Amino acid sequence: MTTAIRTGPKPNQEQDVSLRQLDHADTLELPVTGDGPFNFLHTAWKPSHYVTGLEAHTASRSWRTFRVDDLVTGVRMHAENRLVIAEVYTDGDYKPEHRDHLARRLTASYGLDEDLSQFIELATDVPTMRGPLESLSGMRQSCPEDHFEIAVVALLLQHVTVARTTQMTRNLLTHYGQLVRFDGITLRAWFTPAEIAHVSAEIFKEQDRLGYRAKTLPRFAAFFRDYPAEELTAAHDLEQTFQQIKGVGPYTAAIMASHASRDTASFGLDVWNRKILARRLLSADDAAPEAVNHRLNELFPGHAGTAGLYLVEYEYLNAPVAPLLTPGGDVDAWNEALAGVVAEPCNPR
DNA sequence: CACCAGGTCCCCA
DNA sequence: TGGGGACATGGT
Repeated sequence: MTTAIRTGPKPNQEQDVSLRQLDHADTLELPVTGDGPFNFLHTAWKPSHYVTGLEAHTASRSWRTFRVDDLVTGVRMHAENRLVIAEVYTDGDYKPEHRDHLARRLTASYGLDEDLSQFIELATDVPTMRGPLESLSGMRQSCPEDHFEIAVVALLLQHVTVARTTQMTRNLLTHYGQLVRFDGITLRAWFTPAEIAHVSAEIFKEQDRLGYRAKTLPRFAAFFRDYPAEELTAAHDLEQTFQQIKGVGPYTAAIMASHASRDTASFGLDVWNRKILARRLLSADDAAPEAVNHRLNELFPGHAGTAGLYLVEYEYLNAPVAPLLTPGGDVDAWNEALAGVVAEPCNPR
């Protein structure tokens, strides 16, 4: 690995909605060590994912922010065959421990060390997987979010249109997150559980328009503030563990397990992907969740989550929720759209 | 102005 | 254990 660790303290930035400029601090070279094919584009960019402002993608590059403890980092990634090269940017005090943390986080978030060959073997024998395999082979589960962050995303997806999910996400990230600029791109960054610990359910409801889920967010913050991620990965029955949090049901728990804990056997069924899978697996317009899950596990024992991922992303491939950016004008327009956030009033009704 | 949205909780047979 | 309504908000 090449190293260019920038050390030296930086003054603490005050928490406001101003744009933080991040400087280049490191280059990480992350090998894909897991068996099976690797497809960088479809690993980094998922056509079914809604716009958060936390990441941006062109056909060959991905930008994404990560919170590494209190540090705010921006990462620009591309791949050379089975090597992912990540340029790291930050305005904080970047230490060697941050480098290790980030290398592990990126490797895990994009499944670089995960074995895809078993799933490919199973899928090759299933006719309905033919299209997905041809278009997406080498795609791995991606989850740049940690457990807290992905729980918030899943919470905001519950029982609302994606338009409103996007609105609530924008409110939260504008009010409690960060806006950063690095490598020519402007992105939002997450808030940590500690950073919203002082915010009441009332504020989440009134100011951030979260509706009845406003009560759940403080519970998430409290739960994850003192729950180490390692224990969440090692839990015996992940989905049952997560459902102990009020506001987390089968869907949200499965998202957390399949994404943040990377359990390839879990798959979060919502009404949309339930219909997609019913059509693909049961030749029906819709089906009971139990029937869909049963068939998925029957065909892909141990890899139901991966199979669901391939089928759902394939469905969205020709009409992505958030299309790829083209390097020129799209990126400029993207930056302008996010830069406008700074000037906007905090609480548009 | 009803109705409903990429769930979850709670209550009641 | 399982069905059915309520829940906040904003868009048709």
